[in-house]
Amino acid sequence: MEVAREAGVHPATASRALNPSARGEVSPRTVRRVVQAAERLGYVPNTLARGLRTSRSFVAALVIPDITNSLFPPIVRGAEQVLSAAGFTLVLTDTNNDPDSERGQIASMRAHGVDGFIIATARWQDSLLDELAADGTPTVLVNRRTAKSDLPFVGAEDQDGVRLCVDHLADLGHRNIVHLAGPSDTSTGRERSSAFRAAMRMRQLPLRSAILECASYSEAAGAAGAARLRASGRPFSAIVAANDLLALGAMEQLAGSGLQCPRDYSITGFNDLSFMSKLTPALTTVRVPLAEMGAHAARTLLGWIGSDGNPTSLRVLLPVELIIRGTTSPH
Amino acid sequence: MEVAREAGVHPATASRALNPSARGEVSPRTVRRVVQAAERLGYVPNTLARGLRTSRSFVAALVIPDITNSLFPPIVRGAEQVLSAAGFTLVLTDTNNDPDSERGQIASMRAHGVDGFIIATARWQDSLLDELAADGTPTVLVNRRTAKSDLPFVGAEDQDGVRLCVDHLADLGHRNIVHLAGPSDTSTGRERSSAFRAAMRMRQLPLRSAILECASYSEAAGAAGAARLRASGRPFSAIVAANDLLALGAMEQLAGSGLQCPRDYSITGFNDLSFMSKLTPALTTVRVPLAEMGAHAARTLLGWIGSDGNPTSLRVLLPVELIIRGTTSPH
DNA sequence: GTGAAAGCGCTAACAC
DNA sequence: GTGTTAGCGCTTTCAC
Repeated sequence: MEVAREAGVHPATASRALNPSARGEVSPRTVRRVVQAAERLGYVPNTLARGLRTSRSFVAALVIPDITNSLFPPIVRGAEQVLSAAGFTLVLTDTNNDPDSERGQIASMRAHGVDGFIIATARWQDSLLDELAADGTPTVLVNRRTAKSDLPFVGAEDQDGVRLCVDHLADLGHRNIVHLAGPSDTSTGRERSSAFRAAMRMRQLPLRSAILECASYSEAAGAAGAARLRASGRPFSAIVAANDLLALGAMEQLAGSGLQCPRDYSITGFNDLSFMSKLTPALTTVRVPLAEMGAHAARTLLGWIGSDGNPTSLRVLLPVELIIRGTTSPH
Repeated sequence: MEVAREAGVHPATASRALNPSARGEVSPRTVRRVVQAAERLGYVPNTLARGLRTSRSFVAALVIPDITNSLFPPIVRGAEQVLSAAGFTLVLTDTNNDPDSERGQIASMRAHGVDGFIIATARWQDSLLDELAADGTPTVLVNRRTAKSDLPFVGAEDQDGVRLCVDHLADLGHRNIVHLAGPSDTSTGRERSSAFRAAMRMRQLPLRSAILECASYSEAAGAAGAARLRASGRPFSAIVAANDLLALGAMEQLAGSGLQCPRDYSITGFNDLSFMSKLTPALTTVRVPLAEMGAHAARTLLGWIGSDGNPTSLRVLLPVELIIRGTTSPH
């Protein structure tokens, strides 16, 4: 070790002096000498070598399905800030919504010795995550979770969000409310749709053929869902979409057959992606604290890694807020 | 090495058999035996150890100012796909627009032994990048570059883009065109504004007080720029904004004083962020192939890393396209 | 409080 | 074509 020679001490001593948790074992004088030598030399410890020795890399991986989906950048940002403040490096993996590529990338991350994972791609049945859970790799789920809830999860109060939407529409006088549901292989899809059912029942509103599942969370899927809705002849005056993209796709599709929002129907989204307030009419939607979710997931992961033991919290749901804008109006 | 024992060979032999570029030095029979043993054991090479030995980590870092700015996710995605296809891992660093944090993070990445950098945060004068260039760290600039162009750069034909805007507006009959310029500490700000000047001269349009520099590429800065424009009393019927966010901020500000677009003035943006087509009126803007820029930057970096020598191309500008939508109309 | 010695998992140089 | 040896840079016993 370069610094050791410069300070005239043994490498082991230099290592101790430079390592906050072993600094106590070294005399203050020596610490000072070593630290000064390190500064003089602009010494930067080699994290690879340290990791090889300690099997701790101070790297955390964040796995997301598609960074160009505006849902994820705030999550990434929240996580990044917490991690880098804690001296951790963030490795970002975009799986492109492909489970195979996800498998490979996670394997590669593990080979790189990452200390833990934050996963935003969980499917309802997810064998890969079951494996990670089984072998104790520190892993935190964010936004979506699996059916087996053996991994800590940071999400939002989706149930509240959907209830807020239904109540808002019902208060506006809507009775024929339908739900464009998210895919049933995601926890958000399942939970939002069961919350919809519950909220409708609570307001004693009709549920018959009121839920249409969409194949994915995309505008195209929203458009397809709206097309099916039209084709079914099912009367409706309001739509609760499981997310903003579905709402956008539905609006575009319905506009194609002459239905204008909010003139002919009302609609709500979910997530409050950026620019949703800039649309005309602006989208009424549920604001989800995405950055805080990312940050909280990162904190949970750090807690797990730090404790060398088990995760602290097993489920955290952050509060949401209904943002009322132009796409909902009295019936 | 675990696999070596299982296959009954020396660790070094196993290493050779597993390493594509050294496989030729081993007999096919042995290769087969080792590969099978590796599969049986689910062997995953330890990248840290390999990196420590070879000082190649197969990790590339991408440094961006703010992932929540929609400009960057497509770049990230493009880069990620090329890198992961080449067996590289992407480390993402969000500097939060803070040069100090950027310094620290880059230092930390180097300690982690990353093989190279893709940098999207270049300022016109950027001492950090000068240092990276000086000590030969493989580094590729994307989107923005520095004044000293000693690092390879992948950008867009900004000059073309601005000229397209000016020509389009001039063809529509506008004569009093002003430019909301980007900050002069970015190459894009400088180049777009000099392109504006050139294009205006070409069309023999008046340049006097036609350029207003904005403090940053944000909606707030665009609004401030528009406010200054109003206050100046300078007549204008069209605005060429240096990017979409500036255009949005300006539109909002001008709407506040009763000026509607395109009724009272025309405006163009730059980048064609997602959702720009969904606004009302939809924004006329210059589409930049962001994902391809990211991908190309990644390829350039891989080329440099692979060649062990110098970078291949020093400057690549990708073609842009004017997307004409509702914010521009005849005068 | 500090030094000595060993080793994390891998691969490059050198033997044979 | 394969085994031997050494060492990447660090940390962690174990002595003293």
